[in-house]
Amino acid sequence: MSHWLLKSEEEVFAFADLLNAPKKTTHWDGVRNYQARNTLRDLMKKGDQLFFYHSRSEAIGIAGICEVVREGYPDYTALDPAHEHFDPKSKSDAPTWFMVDVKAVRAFPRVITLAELKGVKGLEKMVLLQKGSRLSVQPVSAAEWGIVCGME
DNA sequence: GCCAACGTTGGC
DNA sequence: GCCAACGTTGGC
Repeated sequence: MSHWLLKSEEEVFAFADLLNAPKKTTHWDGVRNYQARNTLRDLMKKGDQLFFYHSRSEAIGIAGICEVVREGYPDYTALDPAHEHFDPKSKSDAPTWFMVDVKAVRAFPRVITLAELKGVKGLEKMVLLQKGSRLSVQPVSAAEWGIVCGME
């Protein structure tokens, strides 16, 4: 099983919104970055677990854990001209953008903040903590996963 | 194919 | 709200 981290602006879609969604599940649509796309399309497998990270929020950090319940399939919001995430270069017979479905597993009792994560031994190479890292869908190693879960 | 200009991300 | 870092676009 692989581990990942998803970023979401808390004001746009928070972990609480996922917990409140039907079946605690949502389509992870709107990713428009090729590296992140490749992860969604090719690498994420059913049952993989993900950290849910709040960016641009009052409490920046990891709010909870979710899991992949449906593997990569075309992001229909890119194919819909009426949708704000519409992308004319994506075609239904050759989609550019992909998404997965994720389901909330549990919230951490408190957000594990970015500030706390910085400087923790063993997390030096975590993609999230690299300078200038903006990837919204990124890998987390098994060791990093264990360390972060141990911080709750 | 280069690279300047532009739009976006995200911590502060 | 600011702005540095990044990815993408498009003229040449």
